[in-house]
Amino acid sequence: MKGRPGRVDRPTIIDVAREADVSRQTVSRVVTNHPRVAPATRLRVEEAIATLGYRPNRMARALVTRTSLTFGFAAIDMRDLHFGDTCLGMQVAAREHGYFLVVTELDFDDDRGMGTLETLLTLGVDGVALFPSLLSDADIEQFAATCGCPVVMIGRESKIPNVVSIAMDENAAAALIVDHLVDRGKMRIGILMNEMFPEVVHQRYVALRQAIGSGTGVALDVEAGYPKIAEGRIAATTLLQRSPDLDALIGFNDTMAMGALLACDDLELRVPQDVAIVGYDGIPFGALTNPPLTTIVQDSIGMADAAFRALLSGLEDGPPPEGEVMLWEPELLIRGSS
Amino acid sequence: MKGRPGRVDRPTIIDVAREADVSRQTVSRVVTNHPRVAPATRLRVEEAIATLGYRPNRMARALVTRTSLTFGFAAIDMRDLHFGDTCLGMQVAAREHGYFLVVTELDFDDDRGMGTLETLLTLGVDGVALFPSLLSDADIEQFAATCGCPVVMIGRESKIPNVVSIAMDENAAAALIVDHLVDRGKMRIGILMNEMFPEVVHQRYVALRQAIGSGTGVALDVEAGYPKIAEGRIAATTLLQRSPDLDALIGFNDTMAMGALLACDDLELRVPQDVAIVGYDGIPFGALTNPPLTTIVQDSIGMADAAFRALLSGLEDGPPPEGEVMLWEPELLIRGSS
DNA sequence: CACAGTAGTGTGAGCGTTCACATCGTATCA
DNA sequence: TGATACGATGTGAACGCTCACACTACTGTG
Repeated sequence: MKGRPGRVDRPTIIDVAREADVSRQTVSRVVTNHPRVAPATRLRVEEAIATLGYRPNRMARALVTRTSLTFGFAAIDMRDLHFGDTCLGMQVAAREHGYFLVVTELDFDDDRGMGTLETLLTLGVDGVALFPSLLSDADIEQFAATCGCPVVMIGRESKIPNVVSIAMDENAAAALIVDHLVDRGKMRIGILMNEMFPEVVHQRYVALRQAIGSGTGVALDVEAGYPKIAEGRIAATTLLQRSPDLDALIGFNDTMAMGALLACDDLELRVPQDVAIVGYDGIPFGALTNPPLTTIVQDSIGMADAAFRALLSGLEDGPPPEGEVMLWEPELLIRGSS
Repeated sequence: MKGRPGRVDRPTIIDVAREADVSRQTVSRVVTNHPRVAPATRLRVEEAIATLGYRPNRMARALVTRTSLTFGFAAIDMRDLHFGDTCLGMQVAAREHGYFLVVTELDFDDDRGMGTLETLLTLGVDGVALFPSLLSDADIEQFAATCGCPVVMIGRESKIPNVVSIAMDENAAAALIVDHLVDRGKMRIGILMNEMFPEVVHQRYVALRQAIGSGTGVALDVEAGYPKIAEGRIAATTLLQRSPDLDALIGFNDTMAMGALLACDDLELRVPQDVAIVGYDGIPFGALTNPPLTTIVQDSIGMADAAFRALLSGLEDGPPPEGEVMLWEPELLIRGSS
């Protein structure tokens, strides 16, 4: 296990000190840009650093400073547009502020993802931003209570002690969709729910239900499935066959909505004349379906930015003892499918 | 900067030792599953660990063992299907072997991505897998020479000292496509190239050119653009207007190919009768276009697995001094567009 | 019954870095 | 000219952990 041939030692601060004929502390001062170093010395040290190819060891530094200048980011799947965009946004924000973002994908099988989060902590991150997915509010609360660093949850609106929750305003989104559909004369709405991630899904469902309920005389039916195209197609078919008078379908996400598009094609229903279809997420391919998909878009980059700032200020002033919720306004991107 | 309110100290091995009334070494032995601990002691220590919520500090451990059980993974965009799949695959492989995968997105602006890689190193990773994108072979060679750990490059076939290169066999892929097109009676082929990432692009272009050149009397035209739908559409339009007799288009990736699909629609050309279209990548939405897209798929998970194993064996036996290339067979997924 | 072997445990040192403090030399001022 | 200040540098300790070794008590053996 030791002395692995593949692992070669990198030069340390001591090597640089020897090379430049100064003490390690002087090298440290040069590296951390401390002002009180004589220009000539600084130059000599910088040359030594360049010749040896020295890079300070972040772990050793973190050990003594108790700060790693590193944040963790966890979500189940970076290929997902919203997760991926947010990840990218946080990465950019982090770099601008001298932080490094350690990204990891949550492993469901490892205690719903808690294991992955714990491992992330052992890496010494100064804060964690995460999409909860399968993790319950109780999981998050427990994690925030024991992790010893700021925690930001993105994508679920929940007031959890010591946690900043950043989420899209589901009620506003639901209202945008339902108002739009009613505006188009649609009065019998079907919903394609996601059978995974009960808590996020539930918020969206409750919001839609409430928005529909407040529209006068709008009917509602629901079917759930795995949030992919094929399963969306099946769920939509089931729904349309069970309630043939439906004149609008709302997909939990664009992928399911695209499945609904296919289902309408299968059943020879015209979109949007017979059935209007709306999704969530604003994935690029939604612009290319036939007809292009009307969808709810959220400002992933803006949320990423807010998440980063929340971590930073959590570090400065401590986390909000009673939790804090930041809601983001959704936007309805109206295209041909509605 | 110190004593930040947001950062609370976690218990250390000493706290656990005190709680269980043993020495730190005994706690260490319990944590690392050393056999020579009396069952009763082990139990007492485990209880102390549970009460205190202790987790070993990976950085401190790595500092002394010179092994972090951590690999780095870098690519420009995890939302990209191939990058994302490979990332996921490596993550799974890593977890199975007790490793943690630190994922990061390469920042072009930071010295073409070299800065990001250097930062990754300072985190103490035991090895790095990366998609080179903008990094040249020379960049990679230099990185491998100075990083002191195994390096695996995915997605470009290059024999670089100390680097294992894992890539799809571009010649095989090009042959699959061209043979297929010729088989369908297509003799005038247009290529939509990617204007980014010169080196990867070049390999694909050379392979296609060569495959086309070996087909008797097949004509060729090329246009380049940013590898997205809108730009693919523009490039395809340019190409089809410049060479109206083209009867097939090959997109550098599925996204460009989908742009080509739109261009054909614009120009009222039937696909595949007038123009056949083939892409690369096998993105899920390719199955939903009209007609569905014929495409080259590569085994991302298999490559991820190989990459992980290459890192492990690089650690055991040292990196290959002269470099090593592992080629993966592509598969042609024939759908309606050809 | 002395000797070795071994299971179980503890101790000092050190991984690479920064912090707090000490030391030195030189310039500044009354 | 002596006191004072400050700029430039170096030294010991510590961060949390594991390694190598030392130590103690058994157990078994001839």
